[in-house]
Amino acid sequence: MADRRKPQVSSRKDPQQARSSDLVSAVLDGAVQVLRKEGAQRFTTARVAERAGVSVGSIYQYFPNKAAILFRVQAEEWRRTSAMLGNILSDKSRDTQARLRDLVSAFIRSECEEAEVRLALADAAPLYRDAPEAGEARAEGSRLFHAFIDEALPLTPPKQRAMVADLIERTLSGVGSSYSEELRTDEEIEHYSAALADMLCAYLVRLERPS
Amino acid sequence: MADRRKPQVSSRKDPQQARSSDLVSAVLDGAVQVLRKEGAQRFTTARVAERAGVSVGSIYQYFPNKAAILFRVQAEEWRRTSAMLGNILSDKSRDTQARLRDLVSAFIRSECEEAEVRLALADAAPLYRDAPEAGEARAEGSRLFHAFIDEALPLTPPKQRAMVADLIERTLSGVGSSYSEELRTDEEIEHYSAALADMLCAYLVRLERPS
Amino acid sequence: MADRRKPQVSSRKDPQQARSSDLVSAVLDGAVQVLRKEGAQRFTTARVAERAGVSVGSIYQYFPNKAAILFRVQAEEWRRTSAMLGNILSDKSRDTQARLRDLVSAFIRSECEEAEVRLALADAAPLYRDAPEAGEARAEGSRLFHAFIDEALPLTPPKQRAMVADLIERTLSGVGSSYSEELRTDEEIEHYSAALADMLCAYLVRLERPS
Amino acid sequence: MADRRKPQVSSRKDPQQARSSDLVSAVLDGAVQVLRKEGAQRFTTARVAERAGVSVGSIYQYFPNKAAILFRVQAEEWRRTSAMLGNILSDKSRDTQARLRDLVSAFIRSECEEAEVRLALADAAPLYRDAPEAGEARAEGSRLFHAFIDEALPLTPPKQRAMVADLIERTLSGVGSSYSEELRTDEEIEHYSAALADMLCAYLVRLERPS
DNA sequence: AATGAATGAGGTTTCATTCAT
DNA sequence: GATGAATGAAACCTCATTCAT
Repeated sequence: MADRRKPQVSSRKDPQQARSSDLVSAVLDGAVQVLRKEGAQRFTTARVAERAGVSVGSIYQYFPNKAAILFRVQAEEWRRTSAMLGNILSDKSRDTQARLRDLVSAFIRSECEEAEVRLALADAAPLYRDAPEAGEARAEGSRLFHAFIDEALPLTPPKQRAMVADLIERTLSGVGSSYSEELRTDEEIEHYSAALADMLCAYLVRLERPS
Repeated sequence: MADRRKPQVSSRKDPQQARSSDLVSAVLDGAVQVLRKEGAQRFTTARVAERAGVSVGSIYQYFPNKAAILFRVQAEEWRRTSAMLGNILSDKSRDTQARLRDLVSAFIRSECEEAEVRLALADAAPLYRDAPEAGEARAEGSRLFHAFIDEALPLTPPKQRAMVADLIERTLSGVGSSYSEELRTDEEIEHYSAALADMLCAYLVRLERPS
Repeated sequence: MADRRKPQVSSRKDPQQARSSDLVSAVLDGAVQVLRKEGAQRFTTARVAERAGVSVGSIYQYFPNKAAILFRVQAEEWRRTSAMLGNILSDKSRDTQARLRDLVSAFIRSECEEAEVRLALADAAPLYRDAPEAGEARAEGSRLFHAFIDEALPLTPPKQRAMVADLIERTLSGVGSSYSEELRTDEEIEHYSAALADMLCAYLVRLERPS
Repeated sequence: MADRRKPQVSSRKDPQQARSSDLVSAVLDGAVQVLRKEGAQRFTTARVAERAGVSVGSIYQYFPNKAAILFRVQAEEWRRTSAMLGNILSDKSRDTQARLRDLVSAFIRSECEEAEVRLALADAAPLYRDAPEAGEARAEGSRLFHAFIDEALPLTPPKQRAMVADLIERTLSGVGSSYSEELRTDEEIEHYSAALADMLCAYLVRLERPS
């Protein structure tokens, strides 16, 4: 593939003053609003600035380019999702299947909330996806999954466990984004999550069985 | 969400002469090349024309707009995938699990071939996704899946069957695109496909068990 | 003003065969339809060809360029108007005021019929206006007016007569196009024509009075 | 007639700083120059930008589209004409005929000044004519005329007065644009204006006479 | 003679980014 | 630090005209 610039995407400065931090938050909020109301196609710095009640110039004080704004929005999103995963998966008082079921349900629900923003963010992915920081931000989620699978499949060889974790992660995230593209009722979501959890549990059970 | 135009995406004329048909093919070929070599971001009518060895104007004789080109490329892609699915799934001389395993393997392999084009096409999805024709083109694949699941789970209630078919379809396609984003060896692909097939089969088995 | 090409606008050949003449008529008819239904802005050779049921290439066999089509339509229009003027003005059995009143009424009515075509044609005037043939085609109408004024104002010096004829011609045509831009009922048209005729007659009467 | 978009033509922002106001003036000046030197046909945003010594993008900061530039030029023009009409017509120390004569003379003279710009502006009318703001901008002139005719023909029924005002307005503007299409000397203009004023006065006199 | 596919210059508009204030 | 006016490259699309068939 030809040279595609990998946009530098980390923040320009670490805003340490309250004021700048406010500005950064305002920009991120504005960005989310633009994504929700206008979609990725119409996500422009001018619109973000307007929604954020901030000047375009100010945006460029804290974000090196447009991609960086999107990246930060996405990173926030990953952070929140990871936190949720962590909370559910690390509760060792419950058996793994119960946790997995909860996880699936919570994840699909969260994907369906604010689906418009998430879809727009996905549409904009080409803009920030290739940034070096992107991988790192994603990694936390993976780590949690791997740890969970290690716990759930103690007898399985490590290499296979890694693959299983990867597969389950991809399944969740792939099904989640695709399923949330359409409007769903709470009931539908609950049914679908249950089915997906069934599938994943059936898989884990089979893997654990000494075949 | 604000109004986003749904692009009209059907062909402008049905090319009936050899010359025109050549031109359409040239454009579609050029489009694929641009997607592969430059990515969705740099997919422009001018570049497609150049790669196709054709003038911009000629493109607009057969395609009403840029989205229509992308749509045609994607439709071709869907057609080929559906044909493949159809071939594998309709072979009633083999049991359903065997067919599903083959299907998964073939599908993941095909996703990994020309992954760059597929990724670019996915990146460009916002441009053609909302076209009315898009749904229809996708539907054939769904039909095949539903028919297969109907055969595989004769005892399951129809409503649940529909959901299962939908879930399996989303799992395959979601995992497929995500997995193919990175470069894979044949061996890796074979392992991963087997794992995915295990998961789906485990699920089908559980569903069929009179629990 | 900078160099603006004066388009050559006369027909390329004198179609002498019935078939070509049919083609020319078809093109002119098509042109009128396009002007009426789409306006000057969307008057393109392709659309004319389509409406005329003829190929673009064929148009260029008989018209050197787009302007020539418009010019021919306009010339037809002028010819018809001149014929009407001639019929009314040359009837020496009636007094000049009666003829002028009839003329005004007929002219305004005709302007209001097919107002859409006329407006579109006026909008397209920049395209054909500067052609050398345009002056000539218009001249016939002027001649008729001058002859009529010569008859109506025998005592007025020739130079002034020429100016009066020019003024009346411009008044009629200017008021006509402007008035016909909006939709009018027959009754409104009759009233307005009467007022305009009153104005012109009052003027002629004053000119004839030996003051 | 098919759907023709009515262009949105009002200004994008109210320039409040000196710099912006300069830019708007520069654009309007540039626009007039392009109209004068190149004609309506070659009136493009790029050329306006170049003449104005400004970038294309800057134009779009203050004008939503090309039509808006033309509209602003035309609106200025209407404003100046209205002001002139107002000055002349409202001077109640002089009798109505004297004022009308002055008006005609001033109007025709002004039409002949910068005739090239006016003609080009008229040629471009299709681009801005249908904007909702256009009607309003024109209305001021009409109001002045109606007020004047109300004063000049106190005995005439209001409905007829309205029609007379309309007729005189159309006559002036129609004859003005048509007459100014060719180059005229001051003397010619004076004669022609006198003739046109004669015509209008003769009409007013006849209307006031108790017939 | 007739066709209509092909051309490509040229039009309008957008938007990421900079930089004088 | 903050602003937002200015930039201009680059995108999409149209259409008058030609010319091989």
